[in-house]
Amino acid sequence: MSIAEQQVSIWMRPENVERSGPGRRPGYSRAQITRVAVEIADAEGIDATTMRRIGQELGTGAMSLYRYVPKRDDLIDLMLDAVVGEITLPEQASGDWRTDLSLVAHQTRGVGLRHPWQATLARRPTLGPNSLRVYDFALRALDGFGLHVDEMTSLCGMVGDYVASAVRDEIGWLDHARHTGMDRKQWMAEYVGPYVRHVVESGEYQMFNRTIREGRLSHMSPDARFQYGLNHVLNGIAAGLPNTTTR
Amino acid sequence: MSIAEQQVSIWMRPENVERSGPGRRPGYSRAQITRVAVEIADAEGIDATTMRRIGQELGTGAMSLYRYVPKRDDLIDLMLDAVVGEITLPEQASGDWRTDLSLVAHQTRGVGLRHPWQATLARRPTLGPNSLRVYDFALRALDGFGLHVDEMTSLCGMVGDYVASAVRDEIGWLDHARHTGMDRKQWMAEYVGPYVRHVVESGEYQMFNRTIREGRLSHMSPDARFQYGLNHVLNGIAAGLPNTTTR
DNA sequence: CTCCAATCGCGTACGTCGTACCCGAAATAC
DNA sequence: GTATTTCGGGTACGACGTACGCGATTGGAG
Repeated sequence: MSIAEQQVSIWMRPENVERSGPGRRPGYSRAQITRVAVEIADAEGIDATTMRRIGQELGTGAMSLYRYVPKRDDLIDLMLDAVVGEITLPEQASGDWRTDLSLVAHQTRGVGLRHPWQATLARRPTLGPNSLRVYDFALRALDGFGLHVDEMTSLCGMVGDYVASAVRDEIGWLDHARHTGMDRKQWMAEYVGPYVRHVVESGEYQMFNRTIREGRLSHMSPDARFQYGLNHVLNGIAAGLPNTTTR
Repeated sequence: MSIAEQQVSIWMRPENVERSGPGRRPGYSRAQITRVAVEIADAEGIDATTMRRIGQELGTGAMSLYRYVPKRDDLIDLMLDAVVGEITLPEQASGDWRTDLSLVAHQTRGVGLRHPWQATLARRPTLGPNSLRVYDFALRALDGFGLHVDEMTSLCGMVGDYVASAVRDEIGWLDHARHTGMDRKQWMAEYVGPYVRHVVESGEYQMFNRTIREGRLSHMSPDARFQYGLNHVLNGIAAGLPNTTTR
């Protein structure tokens, strides 16, 4: 056994499947453990998704899981890629980059809202098969304009960054609600409300004050707010394309 | 004492300063604790920044800190705003929005690189005084074009999202290095390298493969890579301004 | 100066976590 | 049957955040 083997990406360590020879056969699987972990995280948050709790849900102990997953962090990588697997994309791109990138953006947002725990786990880009599939589809939307692949990467990144950030904002208060037990109205009224009022009344931060007073974004529906920001990003991408009227 | 008092934002709970009356005088301060915590996090990572460790550095116990900070999460809020305080901005905007936003972007990146732990702590936007000051400056850069404040918010958000994401990518391997002890070369060669090679050789993910084969971004210097992406974002913002040639 | 009330410093302790270690149970090949 | 290999999971260890409580310190009132 090499030294590096213990420190290699989870995607390079497939679970031992269909072994031949002596020895007991595994009673669980990575996919099963991952699915249960996602269910717990959806219902109770990522902090409640402990090895003991997952084991309990499977009717076993915490240590049994380590036959399938090297470390908890690796399990989280599996969870992150698993939920991206919910994204359904057409076989072929539509031919309209705006349609294609909007599709990816909205589907990614859907994943984020269904699994709010994943938004706070911003880390290195996931390299799992599902994530690669979505990433590839997004890049393909910008293919055919004669752009260098680095430009496509940059432009696609703008969409990805926006979606991640928008989803984080959208569900940010949810995590807090889980910890404190207050709902959004309470959160606005009791947690940040008085402080924001205090800041506004202080008179510093002129633009922040205008945001609070004149801004309509926070009064829009979440869907409309997301679309509003996405339109700006897509307009920005259009500026990077050679000729958006043709093709 | 109201029920909500324990659950209010740290920014609404200033430390008791210059109290008159009986009672021992505090031997430490929020600023001091925050500074020590940032030093530890810089040197050893956020996971090493435990209450016990901070106390040890101050020559005291863990529980003493709770006289100054309600919870560890609140201390992290203080740390996040404290490092933003390193950003120095001119009193007046330059008048060129591109210059001003570039300045904010580069300074924010600098903070991220000097304090790599803060990149992984993506949460609700920090509302501390330093963060508000930078946010206000960025918004002011887009004032005077006749844009609605919501449009300025959206466009500024694009810069903020890009910087956060770029910094995260840039230092992402650092956190991993701290845990595994491998440097960047080892990381590329042993951790993801074999897997990426495996993925490329599989032949799926055509665009991902082109990124690996034709992409020059990962071979550029970090500075150049950051600037490359930033230029695309700024070009995108220019598309949202009414007339970029004048003014 | 004496005494009281308020506040700070912080030791102890509890419940929780990830996971290293280890051994008995189970499954297969011969 | 027996040897060999793998799985299941109990026990245990060293962290963590932090609730609780008490002695030490301080300023003001008498």
